[in-house]
Amino acid sequence: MTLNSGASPATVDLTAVIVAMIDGEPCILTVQSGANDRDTLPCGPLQPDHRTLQAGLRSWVEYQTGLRLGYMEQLYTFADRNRAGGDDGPADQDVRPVSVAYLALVHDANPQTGRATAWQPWYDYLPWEDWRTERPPVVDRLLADLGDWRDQAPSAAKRRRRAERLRLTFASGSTPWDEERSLERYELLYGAGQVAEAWHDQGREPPAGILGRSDRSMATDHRRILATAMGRLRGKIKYRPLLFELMPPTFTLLQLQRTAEALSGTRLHKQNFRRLVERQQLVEATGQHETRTGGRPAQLMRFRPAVTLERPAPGLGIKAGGRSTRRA
Amino acid sequence: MTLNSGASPATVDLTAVIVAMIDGEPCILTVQSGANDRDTLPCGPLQPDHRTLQAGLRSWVEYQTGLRLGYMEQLYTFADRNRAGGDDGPADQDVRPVSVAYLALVHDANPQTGRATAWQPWYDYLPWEDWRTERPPVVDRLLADLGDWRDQAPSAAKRRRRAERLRLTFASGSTPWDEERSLERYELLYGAGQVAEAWHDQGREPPAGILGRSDRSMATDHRRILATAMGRLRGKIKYRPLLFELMPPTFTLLQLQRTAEALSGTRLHKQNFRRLVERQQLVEATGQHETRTGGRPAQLMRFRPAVTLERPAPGLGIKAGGRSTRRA
DNA sequence: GCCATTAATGCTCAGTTCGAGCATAAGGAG
DNA sequence: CTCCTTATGCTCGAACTGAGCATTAATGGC
Repeated sequence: MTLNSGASPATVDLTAVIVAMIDGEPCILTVQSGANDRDTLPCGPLQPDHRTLQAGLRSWVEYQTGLRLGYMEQLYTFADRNRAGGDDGPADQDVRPVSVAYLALVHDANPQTGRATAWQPWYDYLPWEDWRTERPPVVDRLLADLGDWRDQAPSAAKRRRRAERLRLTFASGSTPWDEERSLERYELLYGAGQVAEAWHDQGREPPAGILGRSDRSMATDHRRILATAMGRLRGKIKYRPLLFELMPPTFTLLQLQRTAEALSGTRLHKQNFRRLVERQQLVEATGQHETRTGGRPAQLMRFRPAVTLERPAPGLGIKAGGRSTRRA
Repeated sequence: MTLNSGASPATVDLTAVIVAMIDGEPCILTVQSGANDRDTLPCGPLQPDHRTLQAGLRSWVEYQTGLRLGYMEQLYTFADRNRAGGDDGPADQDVRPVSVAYLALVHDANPQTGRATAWQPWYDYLPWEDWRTERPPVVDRLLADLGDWRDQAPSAAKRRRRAERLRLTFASGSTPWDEERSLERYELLYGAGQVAEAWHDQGREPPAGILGRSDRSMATDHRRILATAMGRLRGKIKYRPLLFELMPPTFTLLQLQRTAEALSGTRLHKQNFRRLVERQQLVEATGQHETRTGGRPAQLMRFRPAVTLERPAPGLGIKAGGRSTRRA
């Protein structure tokens, strides 16, 4: 049983979801694609001179956008055959597109980028994910359409299954909103034909009112990759000090909280957030104060890098959402 | 900026870490490789007729071992160029080996498998990971050698960094053992030349006493993949009901606990474990009893599949290890 | 049948964490 | 000076955790 025998050729694309905070909003770096008006994530093929996947991605991003990436982690590898379908032209049947997606975080947030790149708020692409101020209006419309989709299930069993998935991902009934399930939500929407990509992938034109038809859409499966990144990041800030990869060198605790909220798409209790951060000793005071807070000046804090090495799992054990999940 | 332009060809290997409990031990399915005596994980190239990566892996495993896989999740994608190096013969410089690793769990645990496959206890490959009964003896030897490695660092800064990594991964000093860091431990050992693969990858013969030299070793980077799988599984059973993918249809709470312990490589408090499982309502009594317990008969339980759909994040919130992690 | 052994199962208790909110401090705008 | 805004300190009850004691119900010897 040898390895690599009879393998079909494949090309490996590296794709990056690069996140930065700009004016308090989580933004991703996008590249305007030429053909249609849909944005793409920075990406490029793995090349022979790339020592590792990470190195390859770094060099592509630096080449395409001039950006030096900081924190980086692998997200997922996609290789579904239908990826290449859709209206981007006929796919090469012999070469399967394999794409390895990475999540990267940068502090810089220099809004003006070179070439055809731009920072876009990530909620432009996944508007149902932002619950910071209110239940997003689009959710109401979606829930109505998804209700129809559920009722049109071909069998009673499937109807039940759809109902469960709906309840779990979209917080209907007493189930609380779980901000980490962004990928599940996207995939449910895809399966229900509620995002434009679901139609494009079948070579059809999405009907009016479908998400990403007229408003922000993305090429191929890039919005799915974004949803993956969002879920991963939302989960990971709870147990690793990733937030600080997005913060400037010094910041106030409220800025830190706003960043956590912006990423999670939820609201947090201010005093408890401070308690958490302080207990974990993730930050230390610089001695300076920020006076332009609109109220009492706030201490400027800095990340205490030692924690990375000190404790097993540093991070703010945020428990966003999660009303009563107890037994009846 | 087009995708897939100028890509170098790559072959995509699918590799599976297939875990089953056999006689209370976590075992992985291995394939005896022909050339040298090192075991490999079941794997095979992605082929054009595979619709998805998962489907491809399923079909490879079924073909190689006759096993139908149940639960499955993607682990990581490896593509380091040095992968193909070592004493397996010269690597094809033009084709980069990309391997997508999956974790799969099976209930069956039918010890006799077909062909050249065998179930091997996973601690045979990573013996320093089993802390169920005691601090594994091999850890003492490793700590000594790793101490030398630390002291031989080329600079003071690197020495400090090595010391921190050591403390964090190998629980020296007051830092508690963190069973989830299996991959970090493997990589530290690799970097310190304490596993045979580190030497093989440079085309050198490992000196005596190196882990995996005479005892269990694995082909190419399969042991690294195993370490990845172990860490993932150890982490995930804490918040997802994965344990049940490894259990028979009915089981006692102690059996469930032993499985959790076997995977984590740690011990758990019995009464608290029961409390946890019951509070989460993960299982329900079948009404039957297991009498061959050696003591008072135990209720036979079954998994309550409804939970998968009921709550956001079911799973036993196990807190293994973790003595005092508090502030000084 | 009696006893030691082994597990299963029930229960307690103190320390910690969590969610929520009250109260006070310290700036700026008018 | 007063109001508004944010920072920061503190409290309280509910829930959760870690650790251990106590009781129950089998088994194997005798």
